[in-house]
Amino acid sequence: MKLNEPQEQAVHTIKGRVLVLAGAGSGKTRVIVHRIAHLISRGVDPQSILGLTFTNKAAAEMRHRLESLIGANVGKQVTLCTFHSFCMQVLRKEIERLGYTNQFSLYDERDMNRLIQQLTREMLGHDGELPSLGPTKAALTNAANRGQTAEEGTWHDSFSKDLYGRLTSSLRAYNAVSFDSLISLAIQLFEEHPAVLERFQERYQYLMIDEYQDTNPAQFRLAELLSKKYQNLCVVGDDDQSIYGWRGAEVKNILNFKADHTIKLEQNYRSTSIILEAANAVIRNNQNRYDKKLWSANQKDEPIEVFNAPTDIDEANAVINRIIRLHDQGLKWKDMAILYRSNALSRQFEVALMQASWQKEGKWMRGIPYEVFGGLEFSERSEIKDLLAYLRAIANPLDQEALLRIINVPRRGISDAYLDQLTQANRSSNTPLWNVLEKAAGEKKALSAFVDLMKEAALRFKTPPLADTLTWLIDKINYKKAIEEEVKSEKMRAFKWENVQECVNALAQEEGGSLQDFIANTTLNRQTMQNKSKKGHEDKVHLMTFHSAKGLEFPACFLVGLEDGILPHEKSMMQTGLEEERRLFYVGITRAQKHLTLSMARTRMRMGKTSPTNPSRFLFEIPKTLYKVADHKIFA
DNA sequence: TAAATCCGCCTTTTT
DNA sequence: GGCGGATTTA
Repeated sequence: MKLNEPQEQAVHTIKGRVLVLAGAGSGKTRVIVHRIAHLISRGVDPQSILGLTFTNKAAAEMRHRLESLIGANVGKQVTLCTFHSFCMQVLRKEIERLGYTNQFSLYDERDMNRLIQQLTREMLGHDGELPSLGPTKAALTNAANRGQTAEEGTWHDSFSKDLYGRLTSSLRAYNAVSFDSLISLAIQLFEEHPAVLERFQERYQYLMIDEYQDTNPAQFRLAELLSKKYQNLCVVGDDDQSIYGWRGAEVKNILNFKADHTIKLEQNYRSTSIILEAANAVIRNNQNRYDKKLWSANQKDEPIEVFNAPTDIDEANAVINRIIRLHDQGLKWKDMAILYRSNALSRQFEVALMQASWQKEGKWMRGIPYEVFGGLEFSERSEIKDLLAYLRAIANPLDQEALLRIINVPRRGISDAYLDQLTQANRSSNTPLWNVLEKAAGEKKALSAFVDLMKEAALRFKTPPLADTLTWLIDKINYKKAIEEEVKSEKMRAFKWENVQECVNALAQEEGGSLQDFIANTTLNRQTMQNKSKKGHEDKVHLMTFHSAKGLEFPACFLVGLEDGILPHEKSMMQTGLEEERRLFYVGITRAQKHLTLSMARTRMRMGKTSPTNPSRFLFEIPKTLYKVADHKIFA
């Protein structure tokens, strides 16, 4: 299909600061991909193009589309990644200038929470009641997102300020970096070392940013720094799809963008006009937005289907029945997606998908292939966390969080009391825990064995293949036996051991990469571990949150759990407010190309209890002429 | 020292 | 209804 006029313009405007206001389904990704291809065709070195996205999924999708347009060989040379993984790459090479070693660890939210808790306890004394850390954590993230020091930040209480200071210095002591500081450290690096910045400016002369409405102050600054020399910065976004306010995103970044060229993409190619009308009707209720006229030349086609099932289980079954029917009608599994507000909602649908029976060429089949995106599952499993903690502690002995996790796992007779003694020593003398351990190794056999083990492992991991060394390590620590002793049920044991094997496999896939790369990648991208052993675009039903669905499209979408309290989420009201929740619904609706089904349940299990629900208030914003209310059991 | 039990918090969304 | 952490019990 030919590009339309404004799309063409966006593709061909390759110099200067370009703002592309791209409504949902207006071919934004297509424009970006074609623009990259065009740059290359005009003689730009593919290696000097940098495309930044927010989610791994969006980056992968863009890469996929780019490579099918211009071929994998050239496509691979373009840097397409998330802000975080870009900063990771930068810091991996240059962080020594900031006083870290390039073996630094990346702390995920869990690590940070534990660290925050530990520091809080230290500050308040052991007997003190822990305060609610919610608002404090928000303030910490906020400061980190602005790249502020404890002094620069704006704090509501001295506790937060003090904690922030301690947190920063602990991270430094542990040679660790948080997700937030990944970006602010890159900025710090560039600001303090102009020569380094210039190298990157020379390397990446053409910068493109997807979903620009979701940039936070740090990401904004990073983009400005990188593009400062050549001023080739193309940002693409849509204020109606700003859904990361809770992470510090500021829509004003896109609204106030100083552009040499502004291009508006307002023709929607994705959805039927019914779906688009519904989306427009919903988003019109937001006050804070630029009014725009998103239109479609597509035909009306079928109305939106809405149903309200008695229970959440009925809802799931009803959705799966419709999925089977669409499959019978010729849709592929991968053409269909189930979208929800929060990850916890995926459960029922997974169960229903696994239990579903359907016919393939007259034969009965059980279970529909599906893939859940996001969610914590795999990397949150204790056995995976253990192994990763080993790898982290081996790669970076200063990583105290990791060290503490595994020092007595599997049990090797290093008691909590003894450990407490050691950490006291490490705090009072300001020596890294690892050094304290080394010094104390003589006192206790178990400890010296552990120290020796870690040293030997560090040595062995210096030479590939890494997976073999991991196998050695697992054997050496008797992890299999530990699982057998620890876990009661046979099934669970097998499952855990399988996960361990999968971890080894994932490491084996990391050919050529270092141990650090592997650890960083698994932390940066929750999916890698599971995905690498599987293939990318398989024929599977997609399950994901509204947030991860952004930037994607499916012929058939099922928006589920549309109940007040879930969407809008009850906890959103205080923070980001109703409008962001509405935008989230808007994003969900506009993912659908042809079939859109909205569903809810009259009662839902919530934390073990069944309680009644009300339909989402947003549903009433859709004109009645656009949808049909169906019985959950009866097909329309 | 380790197993057993209890308690509280949790579930918003992503990197 | 599950998990991590703390407290109690063997």
